[in-house]
This record gives sequence, structure tokens and C-alpha cells, in this order.
Amino acid sequence: MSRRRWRAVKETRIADVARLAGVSTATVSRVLANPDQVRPKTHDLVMEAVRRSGYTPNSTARNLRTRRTMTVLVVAPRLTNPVFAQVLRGVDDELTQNGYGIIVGNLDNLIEREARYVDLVLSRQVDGVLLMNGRIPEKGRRSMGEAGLPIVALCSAIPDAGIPNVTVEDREASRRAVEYLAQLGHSKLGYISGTPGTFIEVERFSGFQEGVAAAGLSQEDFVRWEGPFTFATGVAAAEAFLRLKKRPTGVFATCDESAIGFIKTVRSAGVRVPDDVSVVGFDGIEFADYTEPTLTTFQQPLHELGRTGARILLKMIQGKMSPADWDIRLPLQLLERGTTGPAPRRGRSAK
Amino acid sequence: MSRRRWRAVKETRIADVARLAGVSTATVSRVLANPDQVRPKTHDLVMEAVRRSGYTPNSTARNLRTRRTMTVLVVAPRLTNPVFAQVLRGVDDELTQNGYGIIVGNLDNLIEREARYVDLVLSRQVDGVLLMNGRIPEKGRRSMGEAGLPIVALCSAIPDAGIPNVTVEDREASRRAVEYLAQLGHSKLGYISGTPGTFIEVERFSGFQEGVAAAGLSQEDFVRWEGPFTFATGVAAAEAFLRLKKRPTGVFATCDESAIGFIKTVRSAGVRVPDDVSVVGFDGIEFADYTEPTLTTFQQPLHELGRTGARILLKMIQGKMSPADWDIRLPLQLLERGTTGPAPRRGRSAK
DNA sequence: GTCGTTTCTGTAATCGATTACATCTTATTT
DNA sequence: AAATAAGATGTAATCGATTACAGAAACGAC
Repeated sequence: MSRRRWRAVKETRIADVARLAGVSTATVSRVLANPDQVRPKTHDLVMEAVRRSGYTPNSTARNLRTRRTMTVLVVAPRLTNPVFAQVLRGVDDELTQNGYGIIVGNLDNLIEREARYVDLVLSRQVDGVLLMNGRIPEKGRRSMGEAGLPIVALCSAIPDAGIPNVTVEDREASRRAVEYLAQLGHSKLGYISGTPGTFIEVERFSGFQEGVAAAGLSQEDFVRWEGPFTFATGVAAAEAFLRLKKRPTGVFATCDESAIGFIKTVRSAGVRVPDDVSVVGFDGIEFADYTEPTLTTFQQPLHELGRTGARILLKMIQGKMSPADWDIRLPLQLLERGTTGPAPRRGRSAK
Repeated sequence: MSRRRWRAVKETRIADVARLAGVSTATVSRVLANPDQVRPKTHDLVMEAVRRSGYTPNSTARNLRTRRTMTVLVVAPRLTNPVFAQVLRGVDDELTQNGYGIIVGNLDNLIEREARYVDLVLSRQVDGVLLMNGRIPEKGRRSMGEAGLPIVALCSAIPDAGIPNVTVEDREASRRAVEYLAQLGHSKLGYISGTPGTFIEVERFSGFQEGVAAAGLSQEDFVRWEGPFTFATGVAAAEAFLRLKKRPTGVFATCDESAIGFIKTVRSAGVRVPDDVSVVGFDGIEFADYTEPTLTTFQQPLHELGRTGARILLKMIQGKMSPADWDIRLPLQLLERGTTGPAPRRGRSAK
């Protein structure tokens, strides 16, 4: 039908409401922002005018005057990664509850995209930033950091940057993963890494090594396969695994996707899970419960992580940080499911 | 270290740059927006001042003056749904390339959350809206629609709302799914629905029925299981399937997640896929390639869908719509993979 | 060198709210 | 009833850009 009247129609301004109610714009503003500063009678008068005119304050004008935008930038390495999607939900819950909006910055793992979002910050379009990508963009470092814009590192810590970090106990969980496998009798292990060099990967690997040491094993008792945090890394690890003469019986993958890739690949080569090899994942994504067998994994409190990160950022924006807020680490929970079991007895026929 | 100097530091304004360069603010503004309207010498002078002062224009002020925000609201039913996450990437690509930012509205399937986002629109915080949730919020209908804000329905059409729809050929693909199964010899089918009542579900089911008719089958030749677009729906469908005396040999699931749930459940009951039952999914999410066997499915051009939706919205914002833009349907591609095969011969021992 | 264009630049209004300050009411105290 | 305090409202400045309009400078032709 009516297809061509797309352009603003009337735009009620605060002055219109003021005129309609027979008061000044200041009073209208007060009725809407501080209703208790105004006489009840006036209040009703104004509200009626607001209703009649269908007025909603123009937030751009308000933002300009108040020097706030009530908007936060959330930078994620990849939106399709279920981990970040889930964290983002938590962030969204906390922020929208407090009246803030979210601008998403999706990097798709391309560093050059960071520049796009630095501008949002420099042009004061956001009141704060949640960084889930584990690094502060080069260009923005000076301007964002030193200009004093509230920034919080979420998921992946950014150490020594002078900003709060909200993360999970990566190292501890990795240590516990080894502990758990060792308890099941596994003494030859596999480690599927995440993106080499990232802070998260470094943490998880040191935790793994702590666990190896604690279990009385040595550096020769495990194999390490490298690759980014992807399904393909698990597939590649599995291929390497299959080529080994003496295969590990317990494998720890630093993310569920690679765990799933690993399991799928070894199974189609006839290796049984968990009878021949046990696999422990990391993340606790939804799909880890959809696989067959269901994946044993360390579940991150993803939603809570997002909420917490957002809460800290809000505190920072409001200047209400307390010392404990500068380094928060949430614990993970081991979900014992189908992909782990006791180590197979060595050399079934031998002895 | 230095933990307490979080509050704006210096804030360079356009007036500062003007003073530094010895010109008026108007000139500075022109240098930045229309460099060719200014003498090269002045241009350099100003640019040098910009550089020295580290100036970035305050976009709130600009937005107020230009009455645009260069920001778009994208409303998604659920962010953790891989389909929407993927579409969002496409939207993001197109929009950021054109200098627009994205505010995400995550509904988490809760209708009451729609209200949150209506305000963003009414307060003119966004220049347009992409609706992926298949409906226009009640409260916003009058204000958004009639106030003439550019809105585009993406993924799920919103018929008769007078807004452009950018969708995929749901109906055709569903018909083709039946066609494909019929060609493989399947004459007893199963249909796993999506959220009942949604436009998408209605479309896919009519397509399915068209296919049934085209294949010369009747309403008695298929079973329909209902539920939302989730993994659990597939599980429930599988349980119903297993209870049947005469089981379908070809199943069409209206989303990959329910297809995966179905397959996992029937397999653990000893039913072989695709030997005993073939399964066709819908969506082509990443995980459909990670299952065992890999899922045969109709792949939506998710990224392209997002880009297209964004492109139409931009056209609408710029008043450049052409008639063909009002109803765009992208085709799907059948990915023949591991979960489909010829129908098992009836009554192996009989005959 | 003068005049008429064309090209640059500056002045000041404008976008639509919020809010400090002043002013005018109303309430309280004596 | 007057004096004083408290409360409500209005006036006008302000946030920081963009841009219409006017005026100045540069350019070209004669």
C-alpha cells in the first residue's frame, strides 16, 4: 500500500510539550527525570501533555548535554563462537537491566577490524568498553587507556594494562582436568592447545603442566597438538593421534569444539570413546551435550561471566570500583559425562 | 599501578582545533567533511592542528545536528542461536562497511523484552531497524511504522506490515526436501516442525505438504511432530518415532538442531542413520558438519541474507528503495551429506 | 587596473535536551 | 501578620558539532 512516506513525520520536542502543558521546558524535563522535584498537580498536567503528544525525549540531545550515551561497546573476537554468544547474553542482561545499550563489535578474528571500534570510543559514542578479544587495539591504547575511558577485559585477561580483568580459573581447571584423568588411571596424555600465544592458551597450558607434575608424570608422558580454538584443530590432533604407535589414553582439549572434532575423527577410525581414549573438553557449550557420547567438560559460567564483566564495567563507569574488582576469576565446574572412563589396561594380552 | 584517574581528561573540541589552526570552526568542520571545499593550504594547516591535538569529532553533537545516528538496531530472537549469529555477521559486515554501527537487541525469546528496544527507536537513537524476530512489537507498531522509521524484516517475514521482507525460499526448500526423499524411495515420512504458529513454520509446512502432494503421497503417509526450533524437539520427535510400529524412513527436520537431536536419540536406540532412516535438516549451521554422520541439510545463505537485509535497510534509510526490494527471497542449497540414503527395502524377510 | 566570477572562509543560528541560578510561591515559625 | 525557610518554576546558558548565509579573497578577462 502506502510505501512512500518514509521520513520523519512530526517529531515532538520538549518545547511542544511545555507549550501544551503551559509550563517551561525545564519543568517538563524535571517531571520526566526528577518527578519529586515538582508539584503533583504540575506533574499530572505535564504527564497528560506528554501522553497527548506522544512525546519521547530525543536521547541524542540528552546525551550531548549529559555527556553520557548510556551505551557500551562489546568487542568479541567472533560472534558465531558459542562461547562469546553466551557471554554476550549475560552482558546484555546486566546492561539492559541498568538502562544501557550495547554496540557489538565483531572482529571475526581480523585484527584490522579493531580500528573500526576505536573510533566509536574516541568519538565518545560509548561510555565504556568490554574487551573479549584479549588485547587492546594498538591505535586505541594511548587514547582509550590514558584518556580514562572505562575498559574491562572479559574472558581473556589483558595483564599489566591497568584495566580490570574478569575471567575464569583457566589454570586451575586445566590442572583439575589432568588430576581427573590421572585418577582414572591415565598416565599417557594428550593436550590439544588453543590459539598459540593467547593469554588463555598460556594459562591453560601451564595449568596442564602443573597437573602433570602433580600427578607425578613427566614431560615425556604427554603429547601436545597445536592449533587455534576450532573444530579443525581437533580433527588435526586426531589425525596425529592416529599415527602414533603409543597413543595417549586421556586427552584434554582446551575447547569443546576441538574436543568434538577429535572425537568424531578418532571414532570414525574405529577408536572407541571412552573405552580406548577418554576426552575432556573445556567450555561447556550447548553442543557438548548434543554429541554422542555427551562430552565430559569443564563448564564455564558463561552467562555469569558476562553479567559480572558488565557489572564491573558499570562500577567503573560510576567510579565505584573496589580493590577486589580488579581481578575476578570465576570457578569452572566439571561435568562428568560420556567421553571419560577408566584407562584401558595396558597390553591386554601381555603379562 | 595507576588505578584512579578514570574520568575524562581533556576532550579536544572543534573550537580548540580551530584556534590552534587559526581558522573558524566552520573551516575545521569542512576540512573533515568536505575537504575539496577548502583551499589545500588551509586543509594542511587544519589537518596538522587535528593531528597535534588528537582531535576526534564528538559524534553525539554531530548526530544532534545532522539528525542521524548512523546506528541501526538489530533485534534477534536469541543470540546463541547459530543461525542468527551467522546472519548477524553478514549484517555487521554490510553496515560497518557503510559507516553504521549496530545495537543488538537480544530478546531471548521473551516478548516482554521488545519494549526495551522500542524506546531506542522512539528516542531516535537509531536510524533504522532490522527485525529478525518475525513480529513488530505491539507498542511500537503505531510509532515505528507510522512515524516512518525504516524497518526491514529479516529471516522471518512479517507479511502485510508494509515493510520490506528479506527471507529465504522456505517453502520451496521444504518442497525440495520431500522431493529429494521421495527420489530416494522414501514413501513414509516424518516432519519435525518448528515453533508452531510462526510464519517460518507455516511456510515450511506448506512447502512440505506441497512436496507430499507432488510425490503422489497422501496425508496418511507422513507423521508430524511439533515443538519449537530446538534440539529438545528433535529428541522428543525421536522418542515418538521409536514408539511407532510402522516407522517413517525419511524425516525432514525444519532446523538442524532438531535434526541433530533426532539423530542422536534414534541412534542410541540402535536405529541406523541413514540405513534405517534418512534425515534432512534445515539451516546448514556449522555444527551440522561436525556430527556423525554429517548432516544432509538445506543450507541457508546466512551471511548473504544478513548482508542483503542490511543493504535493503540502508536503501530504505536513503530513500532509494526500488519495487523489487520489497520482497527478496534467497535460494537455499541442498548439501547432500551423510544422513540420507536410499529407502530400506520393505519387509526384508517378507517376499 | 577594474569588474565580474568563482572559490574560500567566517559569523551565527541551529539541533533538543539538561541544569545553574534567579525568581516567585507556598509553608512554617514566631 | 510578618519574617523566614522551603519548595516550585522559569530564564537562559550550555553541550559540540554542522551549515545557511554573507562577506572576503582569488582568479580571469578585458
